[in-house]
Amino acid sequence: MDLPKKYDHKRVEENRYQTWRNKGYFKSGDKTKEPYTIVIPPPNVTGKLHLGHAWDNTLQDIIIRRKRMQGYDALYLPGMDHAGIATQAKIDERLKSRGINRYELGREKFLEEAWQWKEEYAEHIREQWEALGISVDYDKERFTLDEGLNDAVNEVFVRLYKKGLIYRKERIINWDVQAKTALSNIEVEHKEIEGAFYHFKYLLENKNDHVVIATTRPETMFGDTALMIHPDDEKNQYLVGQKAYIPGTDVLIPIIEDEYVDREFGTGIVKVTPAHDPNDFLVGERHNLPMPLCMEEDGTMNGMAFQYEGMNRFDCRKKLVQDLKEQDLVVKVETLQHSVGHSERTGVVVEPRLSMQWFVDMKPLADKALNDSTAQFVPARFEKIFKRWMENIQDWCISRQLWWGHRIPAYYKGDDIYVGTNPPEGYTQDEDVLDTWFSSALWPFSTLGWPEQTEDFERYYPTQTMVTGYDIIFFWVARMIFQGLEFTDKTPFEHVLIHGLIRDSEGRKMSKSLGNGVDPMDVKAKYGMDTLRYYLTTNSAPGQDLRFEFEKVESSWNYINKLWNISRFILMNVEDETAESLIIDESKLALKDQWILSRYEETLEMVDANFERFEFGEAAKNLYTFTWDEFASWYIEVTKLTLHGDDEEAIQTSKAVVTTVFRSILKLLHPFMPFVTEAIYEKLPNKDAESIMISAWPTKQFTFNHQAIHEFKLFQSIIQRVRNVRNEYQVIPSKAIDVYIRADQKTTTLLESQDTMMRKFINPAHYEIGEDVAIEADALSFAEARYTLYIPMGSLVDIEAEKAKQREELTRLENEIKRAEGMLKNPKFVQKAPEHKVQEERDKLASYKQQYANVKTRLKELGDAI
RNA sequence: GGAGGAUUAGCUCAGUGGGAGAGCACUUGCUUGACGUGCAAGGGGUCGGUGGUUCGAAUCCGCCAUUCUCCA
Repeated sequence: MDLPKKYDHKRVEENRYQTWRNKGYFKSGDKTKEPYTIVIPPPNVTGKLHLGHAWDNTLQDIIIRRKRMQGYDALYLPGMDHAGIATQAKIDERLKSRGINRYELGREKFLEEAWQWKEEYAEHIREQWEALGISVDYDKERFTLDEGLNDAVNEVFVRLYKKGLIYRKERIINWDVQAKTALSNIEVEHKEIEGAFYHFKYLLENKNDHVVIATTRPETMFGDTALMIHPDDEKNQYLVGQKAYIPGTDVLIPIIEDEYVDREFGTGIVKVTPAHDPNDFLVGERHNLPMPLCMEEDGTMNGMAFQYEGMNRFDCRKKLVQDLKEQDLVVKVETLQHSVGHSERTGVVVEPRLSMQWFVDMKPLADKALNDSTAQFVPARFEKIFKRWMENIQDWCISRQLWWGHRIPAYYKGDDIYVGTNPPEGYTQDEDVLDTWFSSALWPFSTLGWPEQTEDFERYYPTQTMVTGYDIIFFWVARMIFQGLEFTDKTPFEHVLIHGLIRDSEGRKMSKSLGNGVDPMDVKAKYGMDTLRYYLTTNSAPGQDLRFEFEKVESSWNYINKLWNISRFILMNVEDETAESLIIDESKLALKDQWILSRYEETLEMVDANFERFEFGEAAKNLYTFTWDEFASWYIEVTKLTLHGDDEEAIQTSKAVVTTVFRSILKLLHPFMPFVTEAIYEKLPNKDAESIMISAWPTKQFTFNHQAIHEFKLFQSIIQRVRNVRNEYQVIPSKAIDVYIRADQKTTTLLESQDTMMRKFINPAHYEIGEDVAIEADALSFAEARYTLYIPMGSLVDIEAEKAKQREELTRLENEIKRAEGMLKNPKFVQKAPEHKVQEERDKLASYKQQYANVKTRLKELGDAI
């Protein structure tokens, strides 16, 4: 046997992925099977995969590997996202380092650069998928800008336009002054920051009186086109019809009335800046006010701002306030904490800005999604979050002033618009591209060939499970649902498994600026990918965040090392066996075999149930305790005795059972840790497939034996008692001690049947079992229901302490009996509780009574009269 | 302002109606022929507080506290 004592992940993982891939195991397409589909949330082609991807992808791979083993035609569809703003920014950066800016280069050349970038990063991402071990079908790989996906985008755009659900209008949108593009509402992150309320004097036309107006964005005052009061505001009525000067300028603006004004707020007089504020824009529309912009696209002031032209907006604010102070036009400046929108992409403060953009009219789509979605969220609470968002939906700004993306299929000639893919002569195409999420929203069906009714689309759509983080429920999941329902009449997936975010060990988000990120490839290098996969997917409950802790990564490694060593033990014992010689003959099973097979069946049932509920942490825990605490610590230890004995038939049965159970453990663990389970599986003499990843998922197979479980527990309890005494009294295992067990005939017979095991584990000098074994006085004793155990320790035994201990025990049992009797005497309990719970209580009561009697007997032996 | 999560052992977290669990840390002992990254035996928790529902509550409901997140 050439297996090293220590699990070596490098050796285990080497070449394995390539082998799987070359063998075609990742491929879908077996028409004889029922399909099961997961599409990958496409990573951006901007950089490396982080721990969040590793977590997300491993969850998908766990589901798909199990389904593949269960006999489904498993399709795990890979792909990537062009990520408009992010990628374009990266390419800009790269060009900048070569001294080029994109405008000099021109759109076409820029796109050539972009595609080259995409190829490089796609390759890099595929390498990381390989490292992660995810079983994606590369034949089906897609990219959001692929021709077919572009067809889907155009189809959707044109159809929504014709339906009147896409429109182009001037609206206040969120403008990113760095990326110089519009953003959708959800790409804006609201942060509480320190700002100020600036109270300015707006001089009236007569220049003698003034009104005080407060604003948080003084620099936009150059775009003011009115002041406004509430129609019911009697105090300020005198102002209506008058005009006021924008502070520091000669620009006169009218004073109007509108119900939008909040009379309770400040002086009850507000300014209207229609091109720089969404509410003011509505006022402007109602009153036909001019809507001038006072700022350029890059956030610098334009000619409307007079002497401030060319200054950036924040410098302008500072200088403007200073200048107005000098002119005595500033009443006061109050600092305040307020919520300010920041670009989710570039981090800069978002500028509300009037702009002509394309929008999706969301109401009808959202209503359909609310009524017809059949997506089941796991955990269910995320469905509420999805619904609440859908109920309060706002129109979606989908145009972006970028080059990298799906160009909008709209063409103009003068005032004419043509929307479609075959523009008439003389029309020029809209310069803008669509929001990246517009194409991501189609991902579950565009990747399968839609709008063509392809074989793949017919077969694999709708998909079964979508796995993603709660941070993109709005961005992505919700949009896939309404687009899926609108264009395919189906919810694109049955289940949405939502996981949390990975954080550092102190609970902070991992980020570049904090430098607290952990690269999955570094973890893989040190501990192996199986360790990372197991760690990531088994240490949190669904929907909960996960703190990255090396201690737990290490404990995951320890577990794999344990499996490795279990395999060493088994393999060195079954080297000469074959698949046939390792078939279990159920008629020849010993107690320990029946016990482990029954416990295995119980474990299998729990594991399967937990997999179905997407409770991977629980499934893994079931397997962990079964493997380590029962299979390794008990079954293998007991089996060593058989293997070292001379009962050939028992040896053969033991080998068959140990190898069979272990093979199943490997299979059940394979979705978590594909590499090491394959490495071990391929060495098993009883492997039942060319590779574990295409072997059959275990199903119930053995006769379940409650009695065996009950009986084996008896041995465990006695052995543990004796070990405990050895520890308490510092008696080393190699020193034999006397052990007496008093038990009824039935239990005595049972104990005698496992004499070898008992003698091995308790190492007795004198060992006696029976209904009336003679007991020495100076013995430690343990009265249980089924037996009383005596360990004579000579002078080490304090008789008085023993008496006290037994009396205490008696009191405890009295209470237990009282408790159980109380429950059973309660008619409500007996009537309302499930029958098996009532029976459980009856059994407990009987057991306590038996134990009580045994303790009393022991007290009498100790000469204690009660 | 609205919604949701979290609060359980020293730390990080599981556990959703029927006698409190894991990993790590801690204590004691162990060259047991798979593994000292191991084996064996332990210690450690009024399950945030409070009221309610129930035969029975860490678990369901109300209120309060602390904390995090999302939305406005």
